[in-house]
Amino acid sequence: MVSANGLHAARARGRNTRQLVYELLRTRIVGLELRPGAALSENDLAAELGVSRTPVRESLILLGEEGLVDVYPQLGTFVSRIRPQAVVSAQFVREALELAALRDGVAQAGERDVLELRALLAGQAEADRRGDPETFFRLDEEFHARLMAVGGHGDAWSVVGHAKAHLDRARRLSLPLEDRIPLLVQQHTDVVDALERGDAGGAETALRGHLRQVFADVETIRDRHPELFGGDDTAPPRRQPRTKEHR
Amino acid sequence: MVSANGLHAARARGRNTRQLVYELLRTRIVGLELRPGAALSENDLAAELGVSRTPVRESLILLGEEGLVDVYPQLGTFVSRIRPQAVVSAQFVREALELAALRDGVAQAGERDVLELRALLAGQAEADRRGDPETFFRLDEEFHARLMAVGGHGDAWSVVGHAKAHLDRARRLSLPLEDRIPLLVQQHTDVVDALERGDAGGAETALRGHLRQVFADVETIRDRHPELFGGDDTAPPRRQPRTKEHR
DNA sequence: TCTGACGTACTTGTATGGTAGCCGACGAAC
DNA sequence: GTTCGTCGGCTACCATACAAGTACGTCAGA
Repeated sequence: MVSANGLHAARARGRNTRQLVYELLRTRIVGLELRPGAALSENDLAAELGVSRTPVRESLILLGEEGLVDVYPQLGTFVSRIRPQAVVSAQFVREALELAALRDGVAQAGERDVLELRALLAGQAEADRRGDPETFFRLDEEFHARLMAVGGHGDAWSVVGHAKAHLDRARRLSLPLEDRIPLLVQQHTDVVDALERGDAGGAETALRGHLRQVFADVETIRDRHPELFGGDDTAPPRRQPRTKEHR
Repeated sequence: MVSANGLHAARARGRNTRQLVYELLRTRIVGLELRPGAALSENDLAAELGVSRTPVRESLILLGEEGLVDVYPQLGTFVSRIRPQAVVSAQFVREALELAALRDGVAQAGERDVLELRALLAGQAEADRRGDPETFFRLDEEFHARLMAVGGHGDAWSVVGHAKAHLDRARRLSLPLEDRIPLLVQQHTDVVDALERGDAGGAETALRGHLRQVFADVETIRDRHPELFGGDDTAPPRRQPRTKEHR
């Protein structure tokens, strides 16, 4: 993870400031370090990160396109609340693309593909034993990405990744649920088993069940953390009155 | 359509300069008014549109995210050539999403939905008779968007729209093909007919055939206009030597 | 004629200044 | 006590200035 202080040091390696700021903010938002509803001032962020407003502003525009922040001109920029409708839409996109890719994947999967997927499964089980949900999260991403790549549709993963952002913010909170990770690993395993057998129907059923499980978990989180979710209206949040103690 | 001169006049109605510039450039790129490979200088565009570099630059960043322009730092920004791999990927995304939405649509379609779709079909036939491919293009977009909305997945249309951009640039040139539009309208009609009958399998087959037809047309265009297409390498184009006669 | 160094003109990236508009608190008028 | 106008402070938006880097045309030299 790139800290705010290490931002300039990382600049040397090819990526420009905008991309670094974008990735930093996106990580913080998806990881719920920045909670839905939080205000994101261009000025404050620029000062905090030690860069000018320009790359910060450009990053916020990109995050706005993804729906991760809401920009209200002359009012402020805020981390978006999770909109139930956006979650439903994201689930549809994800399911449609991953299942379509899997159908092609079953036909094309080779021995090497199965081995790579099983290696990821082992890593996930290991992450569970260590009680390391962050690593599980990363390997989960990689698993689903590889699964699409097997069918020759690795390029389309970025589309899923975009849609998935809205799901992921809620999912983070679902992982600590009782025995959640072992269940997810088992579901992943079922998919790979069917894939190895060349069982298209079984693979599809297993993956659909898995994705719907994830979707259901989001609903559970919605009951427990309603403050992260917003209605489907577009009412701008209230600006936080500035306390005197901060600088 | 917003002309360069009318840009400031339109600013009054809610949208800011960045959005106007973005829409203008996107329209010109997808409509092939700006050809693949063309250089897009931030300075030149700003001068031409009578705005500063900032909104132009921000628009180019967004277009870069969509893959419609390639930004090479300290070198230039160019309208991207149509990458065959991107077309294949876009086709996959489109097909997966539209077909999944259609499966839900057949179950939920009401009389009103069918009437609206048929109205669009009539408009498309009319546009064909008038020899007005631009109007057909617009109504084609609307048809596919409505078709997804029938299944309750109107929100996901924007994802298709993003992916479709790469297909559309080539499609523009395919419409003048002999009797192309009547064929497309017939295929649209087949889908609606099956939808009205509640024939899920028939609707899916018809829509898949239609989308593959569009995809095949792109290949035809690729043969006739290879200059619009690029390899899958990322070699930056050459900068155009500046002639003295300009300004 | 060909080759290579170099200056110049262009590019995008970043920083900073100025503007219009919105919110919320405060105070006067009723 | 309630309502309305005003004012201060904040916001994002746009414009502009500066910095870093690339490519191409020119010209000297072999």
